Amino acid sequence: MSSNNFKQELFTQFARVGKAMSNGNRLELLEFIAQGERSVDELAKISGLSVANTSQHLQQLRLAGLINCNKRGLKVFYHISGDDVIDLFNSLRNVAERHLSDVQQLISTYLTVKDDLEPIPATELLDRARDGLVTVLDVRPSEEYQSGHVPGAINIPLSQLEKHLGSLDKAHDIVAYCRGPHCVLAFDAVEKLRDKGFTAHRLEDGFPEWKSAGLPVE
Amino acid sequence: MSSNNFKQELFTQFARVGKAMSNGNRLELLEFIAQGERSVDELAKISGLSVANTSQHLQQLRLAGLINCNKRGLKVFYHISGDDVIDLFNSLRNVAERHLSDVQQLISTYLTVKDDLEPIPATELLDRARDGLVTVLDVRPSEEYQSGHVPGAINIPLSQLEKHLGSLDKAHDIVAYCRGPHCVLAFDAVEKLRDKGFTAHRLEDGFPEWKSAGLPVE
DNA sequence: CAACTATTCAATTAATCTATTGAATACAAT
DNA sequence: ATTGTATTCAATAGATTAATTGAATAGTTG
Repeated sequence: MSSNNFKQELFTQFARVGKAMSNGNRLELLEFIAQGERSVDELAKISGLSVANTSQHLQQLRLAGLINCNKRGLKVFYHISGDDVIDLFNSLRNVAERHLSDVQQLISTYLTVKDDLEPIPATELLDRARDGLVTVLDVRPSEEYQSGHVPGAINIPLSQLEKHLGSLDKAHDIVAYCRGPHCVLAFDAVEKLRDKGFTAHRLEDGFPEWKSAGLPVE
Repeated sequence: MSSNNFKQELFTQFARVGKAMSNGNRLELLEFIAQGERSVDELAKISGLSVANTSQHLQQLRLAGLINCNKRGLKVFYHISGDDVIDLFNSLRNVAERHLSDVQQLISTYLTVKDDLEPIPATELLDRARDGLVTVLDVRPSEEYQSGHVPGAINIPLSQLEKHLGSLDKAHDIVAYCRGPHCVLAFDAVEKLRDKGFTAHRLEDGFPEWKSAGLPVE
């Protein structure tokens, strides 16, 4: 029966996408790329893989339709091939968090210590920001900030937070955000700010989620 | 830096889910299970795999948190471990359909040939059914029919269609539906019915779409 | 208790995947 | 044209995966 054949072919194709997401390094690369366009050497540096190895993983992601590239000057830049890929990634993470006990354990041992740092939802943030009550703080590296950020947010990468503490107003609440729910940058920032006497909160989710929720972007 | 370690650990765990979905047979099994609880031998039969092989694939899906099982009597029944898994599956299919040219080609070559079997939209069907002009035919297996179907539809699984041809009225148009846009059951049914001289159409989309569109269900 | 059934486990082989290495390409800068 | 840089390609070895086979297990039935 040829329809059976068709169905199997189809599933085999779907499996290509699964296979692309079956390796931790590739998922990490994908997450970096989801934050904005990245060149191969950047990705190699961030992920700690060799350039050749990074390149190969990128090919696989590309052949599975998850990312695309374009060359500008000497460098090849990779970007996510669509918002549906971000949805897929989030679904995957969601399933892993809910159903894999190892993940639950990992998160609870690493993050609960820090998670008294109550997050605040995005809608509330917009209200408070409009009223001039909060300082929105983007703690990601400045390249990421430049390729898109929450409106009105100021950028102080975590590594430079200490230096710039003076430029922050203690009268305002501070809301810090970074790359996503498991990015520890914002956790660390809020911890440090509170140590110094600021009123600081962590934004629930990070910039990719903000963007894909259709919220305004600068 | 230990947070890097944590992140890598986390991605490695996420990759387990991807790995579970990196094989066509497993995806097929997952889809069958998503339609309702299934025993191992049922799944082996439908998928055409050996029982031992099926069992092993099921273990992998289970260890990735996608399915769960419970034993009743002699048999072990597997079921989807949550709606989030269905979301994940749909995201995966969605990405594959949009970004893999092989999938687009497969769908267009296999389905367009048959797609002269013009589909009819749901709203029109309801009108025609109310006027008693059409026979609505559910060609899914009877368990699926029993757990919910289009109002007034009669159930003849595709495998038994030949036998029950006599019970169908040639004076009425027949509209067949199954599980969804890529389910070939309805295609095959319409093809067979037309061969036998019936006026048959395919319902655009399947029962899951019908239900989630908020249309009435019996 | 013995025979049977449905499922899982264990061992094997062939195929595939990952990371590493070093060379090849493509292009920009000089 | 030559040099230098960013990326990709190709070949390799070790690890992992899929399917097959046959045996083991758990539980039901007679």
